[in-house]
Amino acid sequence: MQSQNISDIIEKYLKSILADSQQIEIKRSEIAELFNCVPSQINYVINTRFTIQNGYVVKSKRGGGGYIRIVKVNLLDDSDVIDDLINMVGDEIDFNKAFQIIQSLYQEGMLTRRESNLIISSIDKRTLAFENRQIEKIVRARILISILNRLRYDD
Amino acid sequence: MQSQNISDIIEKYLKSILADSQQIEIKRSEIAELFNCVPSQINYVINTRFTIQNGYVVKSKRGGGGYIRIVKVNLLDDSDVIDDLINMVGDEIDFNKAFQIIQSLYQEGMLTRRESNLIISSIDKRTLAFENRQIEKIVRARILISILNRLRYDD
DNA sequence: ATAATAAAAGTCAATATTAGTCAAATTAAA
DNA sequence: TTTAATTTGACTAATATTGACTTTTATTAT
Repeated sequence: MQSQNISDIIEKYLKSILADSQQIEIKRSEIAELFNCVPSQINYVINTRFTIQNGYVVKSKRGGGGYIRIVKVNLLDDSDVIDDLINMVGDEIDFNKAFQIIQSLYQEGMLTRRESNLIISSIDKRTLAFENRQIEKIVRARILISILNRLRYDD
Repeated sequence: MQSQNISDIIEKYLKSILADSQQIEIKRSEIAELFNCVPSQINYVINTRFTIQNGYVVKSKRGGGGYIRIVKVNLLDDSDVIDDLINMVGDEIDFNKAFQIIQSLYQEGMLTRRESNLIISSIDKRTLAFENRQIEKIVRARILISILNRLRYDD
């Protein structure tokens, strides 16, 4: 039914392992072989699904005995998370990245599920679809930053 | 013996599946082929018959393994109140009016204080300050409507 | 030690695979 | 007859897949 594509399947596989352990270390070629795809597909999966916005840090090494290590990080370990998140947002941001940030805030318990959903609909592509494509991203960034700043106060 | 047109037939087909399950995930091209119509007809059916007012939320993804997912949601009792509020908002709205709407939602118990504050900061004048004063109001209206629509259902 | 070779992972652009938009043409309803 | 709804298809956008080429690191040979 869902996740027909290999990228989603690989993502799930990696995340299922990360559900148990804090980090995972893979050999790119082995995973590629396991899922019968080209090695660079693993990079694609990592670049689109294991970003820092999503709460993952990736480190790798080439050459003999090379590896890719994916580490789950806790954004709240840092005292000034909000500053970091605001920097991540920058002047403009696409929906996927923004979504990941909200998701992370939810997972960290800084937003309720309902709050997250409301925010997501306010920055949704359909909500912010304008003639000018760039305005969409700029507005989204503004909204997100404004909400992040709001989270500094009451709680 | 009504529902002669394809759109109605496709609508019925999808809804018959949704009678059993809470959601359905389709491949646009497959359904189009099944009913011998162009793919964009599926969009037409969805846009005219699977709206949030009717209790459906639609999510889709393009690219390999793409899909269209239609989810049946439980409309809350306040759903028709929301219709009125959306009409009030219209195509554009200034901050004061928007504020009043949020305030009344809070007073009605449809928003928590924190949710209200988050929404207010996202539609604040400073957040939406653009060169063009009218754009500000248009964007605010879009955000507000999107949030109102989200309030139609839970979870 | 140094150079050559092997063994990884990274990059990037071309291509493939979906779905979305929009407006013109057609058909049905009022 | 006017208006609204539907049908159609050309064009656009998003996402995924693939592979040739590059870079980094380790190992082996000289």
